[in-house]
Amino acid sequence: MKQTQGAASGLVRLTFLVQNLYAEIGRDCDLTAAQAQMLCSLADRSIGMAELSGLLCLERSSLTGLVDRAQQRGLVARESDPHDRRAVKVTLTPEGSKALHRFNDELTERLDKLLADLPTAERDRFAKTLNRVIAEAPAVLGH
Amino acid sequence: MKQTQGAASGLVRLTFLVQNLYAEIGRDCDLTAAQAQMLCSLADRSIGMAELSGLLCLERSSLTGLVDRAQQRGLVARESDPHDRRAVKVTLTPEGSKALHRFNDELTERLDKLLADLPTAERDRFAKTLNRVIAEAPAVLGH
DNA sequence: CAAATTACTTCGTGCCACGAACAATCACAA
DNA sequence: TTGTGATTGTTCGTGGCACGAAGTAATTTG
Repeated sequence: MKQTQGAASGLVRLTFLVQNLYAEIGRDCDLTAAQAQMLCSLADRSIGMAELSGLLCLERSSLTGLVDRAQQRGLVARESDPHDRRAVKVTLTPEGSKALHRFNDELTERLDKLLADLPTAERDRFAKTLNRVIAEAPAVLGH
Repeated sequence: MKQTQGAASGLVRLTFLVQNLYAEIGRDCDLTAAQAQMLCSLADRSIGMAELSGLLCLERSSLTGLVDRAQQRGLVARESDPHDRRAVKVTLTPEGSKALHRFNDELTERLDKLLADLPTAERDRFAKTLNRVIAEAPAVLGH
């Protein structure tokens, strides 16, 4: 019986856990996982639909609906781009920004709690490896 | 500009990446992410609906539909429990087992590739920390 | 045996994601 | 300037996912 699972298997399980955490916190904030994901991308700037769909790895047609629903809830607004009449820029409303912060605070609090028992050195090493893996991801996972 | 994100933020981003990988591989194998998740739980044994919904963190009503669709695709079968005529046991069909292995092989191959550039020692430490975090998760993340 | 519990299903609702087809606009070249 | 082709975003139809409330059948409990 294997005591310690390999890194790949661990990644999958942890992914599952974080996903559920996402959904759970989302429920508290009245945000779906997809909405939360989108709000994160909009945290610091307005983004056009095309670029946003790239960031979120979504088809543009999927994004239209996502933005529609978020807009109806007042989380987000569509602004027209003066330089390109085709383009639309998606922006956080104040309410959306508030929801994002609530979500983010809760998420990082829960995750920090999850990591709190790790010795500092181990946590730092862990973070470093995570970042290294993330940096390599685009090359390996395509997209 | 922060060079190194904290562990929590890294976890979120990596989760996002693995999720997308899941979806992408699923497309190749004609499996949805939810189906793949379910097949994994059934890899080595039959499971009743109640237990399975617990494993997958799903409401029972959600699971009914998931099993329905998987059954229609021939991935899974419902067996009746001789000891309890209410109960249903979900089992992999040979075809479901084949799909699961295709999916799993591809997933671990891709993930191993993602981790391949890590020095062995770092990868081992990483796996160890992952397992430690996963072990603590139930206490911290509730459920 | 009656009541409470358990296992699972059905139904209605809403969200999410995709691809094909479409309209408007832009960029560029002849 | 006028095509021509690319880009931006939307609509529409389809299918899957997840929830909660309500219902049915079988089992357990008092």
